[in-house]
This record gives sequence, structure tokens and C-alpha cells, in this order.
Amino acid sequence: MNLKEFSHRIGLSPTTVSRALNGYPEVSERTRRKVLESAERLGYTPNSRAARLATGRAMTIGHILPLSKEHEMVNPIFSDFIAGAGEQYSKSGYDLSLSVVRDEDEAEAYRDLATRGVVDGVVIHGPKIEDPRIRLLRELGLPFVVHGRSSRVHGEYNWVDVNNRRAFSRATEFLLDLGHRRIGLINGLDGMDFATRRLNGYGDALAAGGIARDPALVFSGEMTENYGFATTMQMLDSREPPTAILISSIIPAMGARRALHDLGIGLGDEVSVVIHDDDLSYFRNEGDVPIFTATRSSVREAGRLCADILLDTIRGAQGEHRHVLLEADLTLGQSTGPAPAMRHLLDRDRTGALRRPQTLT
Amino acid sequence: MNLKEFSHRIGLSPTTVSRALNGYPEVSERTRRKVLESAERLGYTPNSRAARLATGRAMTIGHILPLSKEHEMVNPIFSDFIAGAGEQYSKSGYDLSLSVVRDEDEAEAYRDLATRGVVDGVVIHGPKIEDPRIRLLRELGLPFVVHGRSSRVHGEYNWVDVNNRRAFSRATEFLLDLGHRRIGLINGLDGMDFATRRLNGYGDALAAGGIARDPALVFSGEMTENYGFATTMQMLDSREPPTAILISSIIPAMGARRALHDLGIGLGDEVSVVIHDDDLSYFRNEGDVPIFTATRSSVREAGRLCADILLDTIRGAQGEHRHVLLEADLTLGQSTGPAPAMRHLLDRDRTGALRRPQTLT
DNA sequence: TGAGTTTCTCAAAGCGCTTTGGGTAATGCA
DNA sequence: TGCATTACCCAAAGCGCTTTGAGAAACTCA
Repeated sequence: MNLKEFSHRIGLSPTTVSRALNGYPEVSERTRRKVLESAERLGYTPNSRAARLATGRAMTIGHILPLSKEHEMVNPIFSDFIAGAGEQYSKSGYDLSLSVVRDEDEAEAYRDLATRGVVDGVVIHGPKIEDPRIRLLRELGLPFVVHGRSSRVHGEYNWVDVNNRRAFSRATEFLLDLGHRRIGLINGLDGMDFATRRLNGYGDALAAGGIARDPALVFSGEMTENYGFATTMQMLDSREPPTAILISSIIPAMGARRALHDLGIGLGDEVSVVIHDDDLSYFRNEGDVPIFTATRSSVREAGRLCADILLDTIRGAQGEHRHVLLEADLTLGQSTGPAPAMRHLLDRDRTGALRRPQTLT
Repeated sequence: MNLKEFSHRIGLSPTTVSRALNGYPEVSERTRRKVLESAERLGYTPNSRAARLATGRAMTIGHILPLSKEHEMVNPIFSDFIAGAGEQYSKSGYDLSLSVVRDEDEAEAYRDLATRGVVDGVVIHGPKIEDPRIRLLRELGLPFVVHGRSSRVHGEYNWVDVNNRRAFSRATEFLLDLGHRRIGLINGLDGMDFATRRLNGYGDALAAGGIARDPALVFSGEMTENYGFATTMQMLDSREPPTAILISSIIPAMGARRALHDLGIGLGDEVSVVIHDDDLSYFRNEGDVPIFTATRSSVREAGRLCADILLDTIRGAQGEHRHVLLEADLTLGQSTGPAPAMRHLLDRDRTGALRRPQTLT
């Protein structure tokens, strides 16, 4: 049923019905109630395609998911972020459009969304240093918000980010305080802005502690379980293995744990691990004492915040740009302990003795 | 720039331009080429909002992601499925619309998509036994495809599913052949169709092997890492622990492995594990010898297939329904070995001796 | 060359909504 | 009661495309 027929049936003009449905003040409350109720009863819902053409608004937010040919990876945090953002869109009557494209087509995809007029704004995921998408979207005049930030980009833009530098410097400091001197870093892909900030945070703390950075202890790569396994193996197999490792996500941390177990090295005992925990719904680092000591920041919450900011921007809060910098809290888990100071003097115990919950506070 | 202006600029009528762009035969190849090239040069792209209204097609496929209040979980396979499906949509010029809703609002969400006319078809995720969504979509007359199947639903519909029953009976048989007699099952949520089929496959094989099913060895729940950990702990802590465990996904399998390690029980040695592996991009069960023995079926491929079928249906292949039943291949990994036949006679070795790669074939 | 075909092009009528710019009925006030 | 307000309601003109029905131009072929 369309508006014409519906309004005719209930004895009103299309104008009045449209106004009633869209909350315009020119219609009496009594009429509005009547219209709403009749719509419910007769099962009338306005056709969005027509409304979108008439208003010029798409009532849709775009997200682009680029897949590279080499590592055909979907970022595991993507689904939780989307869940958070999508929740907010629904509340505001917006739809979410997801475009899956090859990464070399990404710029074209944004351009396409803009000129086809199918979205009112977009979210930029996984910004790199000096990310070209920001400039592109400015040119296109399409509202956007960045999940993360992009260093070396001039000018203001909307973003929601975790204080990655601070989180990783804190985590490193914490390990230093425990007496660790050789600390590994299993980081995200090189060039990703967040990875750079984390590396800087790690560097800050080491420098403050008067410790030279050892390139052999720093890794960057796609954050898979196997990546965590392989890098941990490599580090521990070296002449001077670390006594502690920082890991950028819980997924490679699972791999790191596997490596430790395979080598019969006690986690939180012989080797300490601190992770960054995005609080993924299917992979919670929880329990009375969480498995991992972690800097935590919910990516789903970040999704909600991004959505709110973007919707505000679209609804006319022109001019000023909005930023949210989330501080990650450091939560103590079972994966950290004092550095085994005498370790290099002892024969390594490879029986994989049971790790006991820590009593540190 | 709109069609009117563009066509005027290049000295043609809007009709001709539209036909040229949409591949109608009434326009000469020379003209078409000229139009396409001019569009490229002048940066003209048709406004999709207008096209959608005019054609009555939304050129969009809907996916609904329900979140329940209790376990606010996003299925970890969701992103990979979407990546597969989205790839196909892009190729065919379709958009993907994702609605995040509370699960009690799910039916309403489908109804809404249909009456608002914003999608041409939808994909049903995670069907339950006798899933009401199938009937609803039939009533709404909205084309759909189910990722999975729904038992006890009458009549035909499009679906793509893994042969879960066969996969799990094979996996169970495999364990029986290795001499295991007490086999646990860590399954998906009760009521999910796939979980039921897997349970049946497990039951089939046990029955064929003349083994009684022990309820204490069967678990169902949301497939998180912690769930795998907790259930494994519980089983192994019992009077008669299993010597082998079947696990419905690699995520709880990570938890199971953690439990085994915490207890100092050798994986693939004292306790064998077979998983179902959805071949998630960030969680590959790979290596020369994969970590886990697994029944594998790529969920991303399932996404592609669902998309293809749905697009075909929308483009008019009326009448016959299409089904794809994927067979999962059983790949041997390091997590299985012969049942420790004498195990109950011996004092359990809790030193967590290093597991060595198996030589089984 | 001219009739019959084929090829290309066009004007105009929708698609189903929103929104402008009046109009009419109801209300308030003297 | 009469006039000015206010509260409602309506007809009609878009939004930018697609598509129909028909006309003009360009070819055939004898």
C-alpha cells in the first residue's frame, strides 16, 4: 500500500499523513495519533526509496571493508565495532551499508558511495599514518568519523581513539617495575597508525627506564593467532630471549600462549605477557583473575561513540569537529609476574610446572 | 551533476544516456562508448536513490544481526561470512545492508525491511529448529536464503549448509577407531539447528559403535573461549573423564586447550580433540601438521554461495529452490592420538610432558 | 530514386514520497 | 455577531531517474 491509497482510506490527504508520520507540528496530536494507529492497523509503512529521493537523505551510514589479496583477513574486531555502531544507527532510524571491496579499490568505493548518494556519511576503519582517505572524504564533502587517528594529517576531523601510546607506555612501565629488562613487542601491521603509537608508547617507557630498544624484540604483522605463535617462538628461541612480551591483541596472545606451552615455559612465571584487550564478545579476558594482564578498551563502545558523533555531524552540528580519546585501563591478570632475575644462571625448567595465580596487586 | 545536465552537456537526451548506461540494445555501440567515456570524464554517476525509486529495485541485500541482552555476542563467524557474501554483492553491483537489532525485535526488523522496500532479499543466519523466520519471509514475499537449514520446516527454500551430521559422525568414528570410548561433545547453543545435527551425528556414531551416550559429556552453549575452558575443566574434573573431546568451533577449542594445559594434561596424547573448523581468516588451523584434527568447511565460501543463490533468485530464477550441502573434509592434526588404553590403571602424569607430533596417517 | 527496414533518439509519464504555498474551519476576543 | 488568529488540511510541484510509445534519421534493396 502506498501513501496515496493509505491516506485516501483513512480520509486524509497525503500531506497530512506524511506530516503526521514525520512529526511535523502542523498536525494536531489527535490526528497524528489516529494516523499512527491506522498505519499500524492497516500495515502501512512509507517506502524508504521514495522518501530518500524526496528528502535527498539516504538515511544510511557506510562502512567499507577492504580485503587485500595477500592476507585475505577480516579484522576480528570489525564485527564487534559494527555491532556497537549498528546499535546506535538502529535507534536513530539509520541503516548501515557495508561494502566489501579489494583494497586497491577502496578509494573508488568511497567516491562511488558519495556520488551515488547511497550514504550520508562513512566510518573510516584502521587508519594508517597520513591516511589518504581523510583528504578524499573532505574533497567529496562526505561527513565521516575515523576509528583511530591518522598522524601527519593536517587539519581537524572527527575521531574516536584509544590512547594507545599511553596504554603501551603504562604497560611497559608496569613490566619494568616488575623487573623486566628485555621486553618484546608483538605489534599490529606496520604503517597502521595505532601500531605506531603503541610502538612509541613502548619506546617512551623503555627510554625513561634507560633501556635500549632491541629491534630483534619488535614485530609487526597481521594480528592472527599464528602470528603470535611464530613471533613468540622466534623470540624465545633466540640467544637473549625476553622475559616479558607485550601483545597488541588477544588473538595473537592465544598464539603466544600456545608457543609458551609448547616450549614448556610458564606464562606469568618465566615469561610475563601483557596484552591489549579490545573486549571482544566471543573472546573475553575475564574471570576472578583474568587470564591476561591487559590494557582494556571496548571496541564495541568505540563503535557506539563513532556512530553518535557521525550522526550528530550529519544532523547539522556543522563546524566543530569532535574527538574522543579513550583511556585504556590496566587490569591485572595471571600472565604477569616479577622478572626471573636469576634466570640466565639457572638451567631452564622445562617441565611446564603449573602456573599459580598471582598475588600481586 | 544529474542526468538532465549531463545529457544536455554531451548533446544527448536523458533517455539515450540512461539506456547507454544501463546496457539497453536500442543504443549504438559508438554512442554508448561516447556516453561512458564522457561520464568518466565529467564525473557523472547516476543517483542511486532516484534509480531505486524508478526501478522499484533496492539493489541491496539485507543481513540482520540480532543481539540478545544476556549474552551480547556477535558470532565470530559472522564477519567472515559477510566478507564472502559481500564480495559477490559488489561484483553484481548490489549493496549490503546490515541491521543490528535486539533479538526480540528481529521479526519486526524483517517486516520493516520488506515494507520499507530497502532490500531485495535477505540472508537468514543461524537458523534454529523450526525457525519462524522462514515462514515470515515467505509471507512477506521477500526472497531469502538460509545459511544452514531448519529442521521441521515444511516446504522448500534456498539454503547452503555443511553436512554437520556427517561431519560429526565421521569425527566421532575417527575417535572410536583410535580406541576412544568416552568422548565429550562441546556443542553450540541448544536449539540451533546445526548443533542438533552435530549432536545427532555424534549420536549416530556412538550408537553404531555400541556405546551409550553419557549426558555428562555433552554440553551446549554460546561458543566462546571461556565456554570451552569451563566445560573442558568440568569434564576432566569428573569421576570418569573423557579421553577425547569434539568441539564445535575453534574458539572454544582454544579454551579447551587452555584447560588441558592448566591441568597439565597432554593434548593429543592423554586427551584427543577434534574440532569443527570454519576456516576463519584470523584463526587458521594450519601449519605442516595443523594444530587440531578438524572437520573443515570454509564459512567464507558459504557466504559466497549464499550470495550467488540469492542474487540468482532475485534476478528471476523463480520456482525451483536451490540447495548446497557442503561436505567437511577431515584433516589430521596434532590434537588426536590413540586412546590411552591403560590410563585408568596408571597414576596420571601431571607434568605436562611435551606433546610430540603424531605420526598417524 | 523511393519504399520498406532498421537504427537511433526523444518527449513525457511515472516511481512514492516530501514540502511549499495557499485555503478553510475552528477558536478567541471585543 | 464580526473580525483576526490559530489550527488544520489540501493540491500540486518537485526529487532524478527509468521506460513507454512514437518520431526522425539512416540504411537497404530493387
